[in-house]
Amino acid sequence: MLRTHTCNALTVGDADNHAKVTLVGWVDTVRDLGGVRFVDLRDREGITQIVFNPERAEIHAAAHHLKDESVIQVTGTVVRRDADTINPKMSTGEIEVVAETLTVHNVCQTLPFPLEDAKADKVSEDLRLEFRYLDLRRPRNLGLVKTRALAAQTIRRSLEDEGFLEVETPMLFKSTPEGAREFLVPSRLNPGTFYALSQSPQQYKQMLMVAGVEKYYQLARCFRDEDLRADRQLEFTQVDIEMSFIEREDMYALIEKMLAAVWKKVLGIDIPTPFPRMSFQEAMDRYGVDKPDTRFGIEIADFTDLFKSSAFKVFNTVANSKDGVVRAINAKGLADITQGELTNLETVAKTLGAKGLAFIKSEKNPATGEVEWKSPILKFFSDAEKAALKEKLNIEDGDIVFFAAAPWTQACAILGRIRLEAAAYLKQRGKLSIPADKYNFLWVIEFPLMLWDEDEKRFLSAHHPFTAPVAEDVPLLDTQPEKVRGQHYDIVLNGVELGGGSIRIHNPDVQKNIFENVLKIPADIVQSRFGYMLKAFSYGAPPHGGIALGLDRLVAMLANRASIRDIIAFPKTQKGQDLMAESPAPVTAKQLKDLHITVTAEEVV
RNA sequence: GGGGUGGUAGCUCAGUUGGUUAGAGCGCCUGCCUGUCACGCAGGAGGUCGCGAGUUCGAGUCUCGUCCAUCCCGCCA
Repeated sequence: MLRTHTCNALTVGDADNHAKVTLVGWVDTVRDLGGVRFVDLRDREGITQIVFNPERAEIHAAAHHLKDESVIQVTGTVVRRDADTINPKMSTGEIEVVAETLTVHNVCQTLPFPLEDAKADKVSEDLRLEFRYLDLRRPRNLGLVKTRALAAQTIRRSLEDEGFLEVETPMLFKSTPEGAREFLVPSRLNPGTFYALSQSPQQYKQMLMVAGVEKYYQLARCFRDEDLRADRQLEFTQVDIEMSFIEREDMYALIEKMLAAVWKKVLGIDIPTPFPRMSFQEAMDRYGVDKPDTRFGIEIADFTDLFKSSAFKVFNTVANSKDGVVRAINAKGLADITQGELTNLETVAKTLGAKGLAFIKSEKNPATGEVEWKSPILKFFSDAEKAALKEKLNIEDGDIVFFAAAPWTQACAILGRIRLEAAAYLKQRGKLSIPADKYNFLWVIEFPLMLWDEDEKRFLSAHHPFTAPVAEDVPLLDTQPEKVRGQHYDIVLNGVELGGGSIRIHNPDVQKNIFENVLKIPADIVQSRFGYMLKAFSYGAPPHGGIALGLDRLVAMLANRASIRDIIAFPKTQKGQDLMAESPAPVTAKQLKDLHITVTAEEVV
């Protein structure tokens, strides 16, 4: 090794022993006082102050020209600092190393951006991604790398303690067009055919259950060629788990234990188990989303019946229509909403298909001291309707109520989003405070197995077609598929979907029936896409189920980062580019030819 | 594919109603300084105002197009 110690390791004990040490690392800062020169030397573990005295003229002179972030190696003697020069802000602030030799291993050019957190956090992300190795070098960001590694390690240990086997499954799979858009990989050996990069090890892990593995896990890289978001990358890592001979409760217990271990290890926090469970229906009715943030209230209330005979035509019509609901939330304390904020909420509502955003403000009239309701639609409401609203929503001075009158799905979407936006405004005002260490885990269960697709005029799987129906709903499969609940479960944390899974179908006849008669997938396509699975299920398939958790999102939650780009070592931009390595990139005509891909001249341009 | 925001020195930003030679802080270079720890002080260099067209006597500023980044919708079985 080029060093005897790391930069956080030396103590006053070493100083008292007059220890001679060698440290190596990056120049964090140089403080040149002309006579004495100080260098803060940094490695992965910490910082130690190096002192260059004029008595050693050669290295003292060399220290004058040291540039930030150069890599140097220093041999010297550990000494105690004088009492008045101790730096209490540094863990190594009581000692320093008096340099006797200096080797410069690499001179760093002038940095493209400052590396101090306060400044670097404001630097445009594309520049930081181009120099990702510099951005990662910041101790805060190396800390995120460490957090991710610790979380992954804890997950592995937790699962291995439970007897899980880590099995690697192919990334080169075949196209499964029902799911996300895929990355296609041309097969050189099989002209005209393509692999698809695995979106998830779903089918392979089920085959491992048929194979008798019983308990499988993998930190699996998954690929989806969809548009990127703050929480979505083209390639991401999934904690992929599958287990035989289980029921839903077994999976809940396993994951609760695993997540509790992770939160304990990484954050030192004891999270209470078991986690609460909530049906999909309840989550949508109360919070408008299937991944509710339950850290605050502002719950949705239903007034469909109230407005069925209302004089207010807009609400009346919707309340009496099929699937139509009239619902509202009370954003308590947000009556001081600004015009800009209100316009923004309206825009959000309209994006989701609303015609507008009806509201009622409840404010004290400064002249009379009376609490008054203000709203463009107030004149349409009867006294009874007002009283019902006031009671059910607990409308008080300073509140603002937002309405959605629309089909159920749409009304949920609108109020679900408005609820989150309103909460953000309340947070800004300090009227809603959520402790940083509040972690509301939640199982959302009993999702519908199928959703009607109006474009394709057929049912589609709400999650994937391997999800087993809830036993008591099986008779409805052939008559009312939309009423069938799946044995699916999502794990939700503070409004973020960490993952989901299900008990799978292990009976080939049930699986075939769902493919062909419920999902209406033609028999020949079922055979070509899933034939091997149906075959496997007829050779002793055990009852089984599993789950997949997004590791990137999980670590982002642990590290309190808004974007998963922060906790992926080399993330891609929204255009799917790696700005550092400059991928994707063109390839040569020969490469294409080898892959049997012909490109016309126009397409090349 | 659609909507919002942004792009001026290496970095972060300011730049008035369209008007002389486009500024600040940090960084960088040079010099001074023996106890600093965001060291300090003095001096200096550094600009295709994202790119392209247009309007104008004159464009960083106005118009159109385009590229890039980012947030969101669609999409993510």
